[in-house]
Amino acid sequence: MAITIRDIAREAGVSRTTVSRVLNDSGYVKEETRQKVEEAINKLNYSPNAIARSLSTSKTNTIGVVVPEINNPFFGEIVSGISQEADKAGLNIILYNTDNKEHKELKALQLLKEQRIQGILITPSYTEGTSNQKYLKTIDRTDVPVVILDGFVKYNDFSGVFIDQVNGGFNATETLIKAGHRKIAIINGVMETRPARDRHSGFLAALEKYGIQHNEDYEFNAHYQWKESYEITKHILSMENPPTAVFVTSNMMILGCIKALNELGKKAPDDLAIIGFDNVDMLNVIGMNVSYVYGPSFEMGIKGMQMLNEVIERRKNGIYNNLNDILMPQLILKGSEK
Amino acid sequence: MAITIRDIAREAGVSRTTVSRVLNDSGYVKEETRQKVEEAINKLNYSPNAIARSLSTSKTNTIGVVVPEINNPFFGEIVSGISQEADKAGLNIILYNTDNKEHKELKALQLLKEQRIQGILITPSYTEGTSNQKYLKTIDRTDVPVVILDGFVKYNDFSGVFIDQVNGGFNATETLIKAGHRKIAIINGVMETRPARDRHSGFLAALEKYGIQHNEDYEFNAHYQWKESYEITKHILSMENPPTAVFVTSNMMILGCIKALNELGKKAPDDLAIIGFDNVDMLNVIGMNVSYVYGPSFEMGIKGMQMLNEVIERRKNGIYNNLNDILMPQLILKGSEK
DNA sequence: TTGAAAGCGCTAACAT
DNA sequence: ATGTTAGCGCTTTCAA
Repeated sequence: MAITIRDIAREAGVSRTTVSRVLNDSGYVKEETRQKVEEAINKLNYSPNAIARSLSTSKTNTIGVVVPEINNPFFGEIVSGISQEADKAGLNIILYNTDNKEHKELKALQLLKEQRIQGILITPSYTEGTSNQKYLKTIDRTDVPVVILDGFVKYNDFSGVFIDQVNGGFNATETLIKAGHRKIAIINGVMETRPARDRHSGFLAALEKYGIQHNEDYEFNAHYQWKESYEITKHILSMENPPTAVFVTSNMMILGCIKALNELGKKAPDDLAIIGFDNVDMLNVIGMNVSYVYGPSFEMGIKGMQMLNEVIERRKNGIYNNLNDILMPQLILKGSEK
Repeated sequence: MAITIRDIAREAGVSRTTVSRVLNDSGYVKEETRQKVEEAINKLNYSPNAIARSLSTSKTNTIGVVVPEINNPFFGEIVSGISQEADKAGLNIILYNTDNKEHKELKALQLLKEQRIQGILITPSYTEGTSNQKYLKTIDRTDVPVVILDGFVKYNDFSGVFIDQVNGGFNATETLIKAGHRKIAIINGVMETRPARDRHSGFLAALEKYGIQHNEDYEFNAHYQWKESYEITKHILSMENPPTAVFVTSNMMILGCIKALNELGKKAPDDLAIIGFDNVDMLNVIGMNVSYVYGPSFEMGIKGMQMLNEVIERRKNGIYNNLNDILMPQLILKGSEK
């Protein structure tokens, strides 16, 4: 690629300015001249240099996207949503996958800053410490706008799209209660993470609303691994005074729960009613009929990209307020909650 | 961001060249001067402009990645592998998600060309016509090297990493045969796609090797939907002379197959032995124990990125041969194939 | 309706 | 060991 606007100008017998004009549909240019230029462009198979254009205009038409695990469909959906909207807005995406590593996230932010992108959409890794968050805040203040997309931690003091985990926990639990259950267990993630705490709050709130005393023996925590909840479920089924229903707060843990039921020849909801969190649609396809609440990830990507555009627009007008959008998880009922 | 190399130069009392030198660790620079410059950089919180650098050096340190559906974990794994290697090589990724739309793919390629990226990694959409392929070839020849990562169609005349679908089909089938089956059905994708044909070839080759006559009644095709294979499986189970085993060539279709078995109160492998294609590990977690062969997508991403680097290197030396790597699918046996 | 010229921020000979 | 100068390819006043 050595062909530049100069070559086109020469070929068409006009100035570089004129070529630039037809390239960008800006300013006046005689139809005849335009034709000549376009011919030259086709003849020489010219494609404008976006880098040079960016340098000249100080606009990259590019945004940065940072996610912890692109191979996890949850984030895949998010990126898919972002991509769809970015397309419409004529924006390119520079993607960084951080593997949940804090140092990779930091590196990504630094590189993004150097690329002079127009904005950043980030789903912070749940392992992230406060230092990255501070750096992110600096970037947001002094360089480019940041929008948080957050399945995990709710960031204050940033623009962002979040999922109402409390609401999810509440609805899941209320569903079990309305189905007649009063002895309800929860298999939750580790309480160090915000969503685990939030879902737990929702769980408690539902119990309270219906005047149900929470039984501490019915409360379990695990690290989102199926094996843990597999053991927990086996334990539950062997309790003297077992719960009749359980709220399982992640897709992998639902699997372990079902494995345990299967192995013991038990069935949901008869032996134990179940409601999960996250998308476990695969199970429903094969007829397992597991109910769940899930956070709309694709929608989060879409909303996030739209929000970023809005933030960019507002800043042009000197408005620096943060925008926030909270999405409600959706309840998908298949029968296992009865 | 208005701070440039100029400001640093002024602040440190040196020339821009010197600043550039410390920035890039190139050329000689007295320790004392370096200190001064670095202080200025920190003081002014300067971050170099990658765009300007790219324009000056004609190197973007960026590659383009084009996939059909980033929300599908198969492609997520690929991108994850690419990302890991790109990181090591200090390359950024511009990502385009084409939604399996031909026009989006074309657009992506054009934009990528304008971005002056160093190379392209693409998993062509299976809906793609020949026109995009031609354009891709042009790009590969005249602009930037292209490496194909291919779950679907094998492109000739390009560098690429492919999965040996024939081998996958053969091994799956041979496994069933070795387990004692002679009446073997296949639920395959549509034969218009290359992988369906390839898997079919492997299937036939295995039958032939063991002297088994292929029964045309045992051959089925569908559009990779679970519902279709659900119906097909029900049909199979009601045949007068039913097969004792079935090779199901995609993850979604395996689900339909199992749903049918479940509903009819049948079990694999006793009522019907099964072997699948693609990763269906979720089923195994809940104790369904479904065997399958699958193409190593993460590895494909890694190998692809490495290959692209190699191609780039070779071209610098005027070598334009295509590189090829064919990955063998892996056999995961869980019991359903017996 | 068109062109000349300056400049975006950086790097890379070439001097010194 | 450091600085001067000339670009990289494009856009954008300003003039004509």
